[in-house]
Amino acid sequence: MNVNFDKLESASEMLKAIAHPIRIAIVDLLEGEKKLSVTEIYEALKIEQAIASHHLSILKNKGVLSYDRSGKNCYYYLKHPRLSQIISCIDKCQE
Amino acid sequence: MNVNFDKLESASEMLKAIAHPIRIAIVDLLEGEKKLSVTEIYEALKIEQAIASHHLSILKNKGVLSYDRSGKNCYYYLKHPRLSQIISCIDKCQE
DNA sequence: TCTTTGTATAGAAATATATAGATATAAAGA
DNA sequence: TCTTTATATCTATATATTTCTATACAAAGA
Repeated sequence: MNVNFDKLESASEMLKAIAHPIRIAIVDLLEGEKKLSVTEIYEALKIEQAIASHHLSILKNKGVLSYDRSGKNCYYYLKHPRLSQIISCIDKCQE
Repeated sequence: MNVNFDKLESASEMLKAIAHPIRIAIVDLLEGEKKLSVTEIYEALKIEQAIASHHLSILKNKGVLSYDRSGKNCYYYLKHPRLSQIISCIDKCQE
């Protein structure tokens, strides 16, 4: 990486967004260009709807996720599909 | 990833350790199996010695780095060299 | 318009993390 | 042992994040 402060700052913002158990699980769930609604996500992870929405908005604001609205539903997906590499990489490093 | 709470928890601990501008810069500096002393690191990054030591100890405690002591010097290195993939991945995702 | 379903946000309390300055420890050489 | 150099830790304060509960908003159908 070609270091400069702004770049480090925005890279760390994005990594921090992912670095939470629930948000790692969300990114993992969306691997392979999947698009899932908020309901599908909170049911899959067995968490409260408000908690899911809250973490989804963090991931969206930090550039990790995007979403499409379709009627009442919001379908979230990885903005950069390669981000799931981070999950598998960190997974391989857990001894 | 095969989700379970403990695994998510320790993955997020490790990611959180990396998710800080100075700590990203340290991981980036140690790319390619390099081993650098605390002095080489704080001079390269132009930060205070105490700050460098503090962040190095976070990275060490969370399993990101290891070190070898040689006389007065401590040489730090990536415990899992593949972790530098995270830096290049996050770098590619900065639009 | 009223109701239902899906999603987002606000406020408060608890917890975690960051930063800075001062100081401590450890090894080596005079 | 005293000094120097390299590294680690402590304390205090500031700031950010997480979680919970309640509530608000948005779209669709009756």
